[in-house]
Amino acid sequence: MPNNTEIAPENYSNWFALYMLSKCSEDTLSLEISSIELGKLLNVSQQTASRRLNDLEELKWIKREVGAKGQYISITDRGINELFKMYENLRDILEKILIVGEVTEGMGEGGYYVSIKGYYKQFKEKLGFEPYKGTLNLKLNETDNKILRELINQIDPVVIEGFKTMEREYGDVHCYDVYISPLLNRKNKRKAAILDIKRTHHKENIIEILAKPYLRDYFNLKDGDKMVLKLNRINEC
Amino acid sequence: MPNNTEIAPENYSNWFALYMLSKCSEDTLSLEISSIELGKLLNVSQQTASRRLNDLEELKWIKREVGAKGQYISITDRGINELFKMYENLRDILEKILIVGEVTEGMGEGGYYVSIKGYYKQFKEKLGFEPYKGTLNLKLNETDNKILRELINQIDPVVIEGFKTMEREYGDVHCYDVYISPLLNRKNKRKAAILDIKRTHHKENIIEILAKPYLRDYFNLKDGDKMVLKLNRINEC
DNA sequence: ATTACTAAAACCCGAGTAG
DNA sequence: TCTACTCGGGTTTTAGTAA
Repeated sequence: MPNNTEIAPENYSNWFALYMLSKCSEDTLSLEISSIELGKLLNVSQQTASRRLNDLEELKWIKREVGAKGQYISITDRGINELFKMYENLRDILEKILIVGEVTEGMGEGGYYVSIKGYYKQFKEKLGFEPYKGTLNLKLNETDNKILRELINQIDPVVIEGFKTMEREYGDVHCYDVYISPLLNRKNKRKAAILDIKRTHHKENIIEILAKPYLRDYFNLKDGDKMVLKLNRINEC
Repeated sequence: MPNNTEIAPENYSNWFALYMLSKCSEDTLSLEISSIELGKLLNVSQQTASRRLNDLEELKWIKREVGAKGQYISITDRGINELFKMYENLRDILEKILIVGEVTEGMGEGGYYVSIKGYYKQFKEKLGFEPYKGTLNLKLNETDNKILRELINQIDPVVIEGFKTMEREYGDVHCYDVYISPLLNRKNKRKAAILDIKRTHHKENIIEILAKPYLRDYFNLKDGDKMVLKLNRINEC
């Protein structure tokens, strides 16, 4: 790991100052700001803000031209790098998090999709298993839901292609490979998939899971049981 | 912006402690750690580490069970949220950064691709312009290159589909919509595209740009001139 | 207006140590 | 062993103020 040079305690406040400056800066990563203004942003005095800018300059995280009425600041590559390192580390942390959901009633809209012939064959081929013709609904809390949506945005979906029949048109359906297991028995896991139905009527924080067996029987589940999902990043290219 | 509750100065060190804990934690965001161990990780004393854990508990960023030989810590939703907020803010910062590249010699491998008939029609259709049959090469510095690769990973490429002829097979080519302009004359911008050739022989930090006009003439460029790229997130769905 | 110095106040850290 | 308290010392902050 090349990214393991963590910020030293004496630079915590400098790091946050750098962060605030980049947050307020233009797309060129430069800005004009007075020490009073920065002080307000950071909730510290003008004097402290001034010292922060001095420190940042010494760390070579910023460059500056101090003028009579403020200073022109631009963040250096080194500075950007500090932010980028943190970004990558946070991403790694969020990526490793397991998503926990609670088994909830209803077989869901998703079951309907699975049983449509035009889709079914593709599910079989592209997911690598013959899905049970119904889905398990999991209710996520707000945090897990946000993280799941974030993760989903970052990985390539398994695309089940839409098609037309005489009667109607069926759109693409996106799936995400996961492993599912009971929170209290994590060893017992099963390949499955999240069925991403584009904002249908049920609430955003309920997701539907496809798997080969009928999961309620397979894991002996009842409503309220907690299940754990682990997203699979590695889809075939 | 709902995310504007920034960390207060008195919590900087607590935030970093939370960050370190999540970095070291399992996928369940829990871990067993003694205050001495945490102290070593954070470069502070056992006493300070202990105080940090107390603070984190009071902030409700962690839950803990203190035992005789260490403590079992798990990060709460609230804690994860703190990390997630920072992650999102850093992502926004990195996303807004302009990529700066230096005009460099050579028309590049990419020009060859453009002129292939099977591709050309698609370039025309999918990029919205008839590309000049050659590319402008830009050399990126390490930081800009890292950020560009990161951004590229997050957005959907414009896919120019591969095809077969009698003689050989041509693979998919990925492009990314950008606006390009001279660093010193940012107003003068032009729709263009990054041609993402899968790791061909030229160095990773040189990218090739497609545009309708011959950019060297259009902008009156010479080698070493700095150009600015702004990635377009909004691809058609 | 600014930035940034000095000095006093406030805060934080870690040694010693109890439980 | 652990955690976590007290307290002295050191660091950081801010107020006052100069440039």
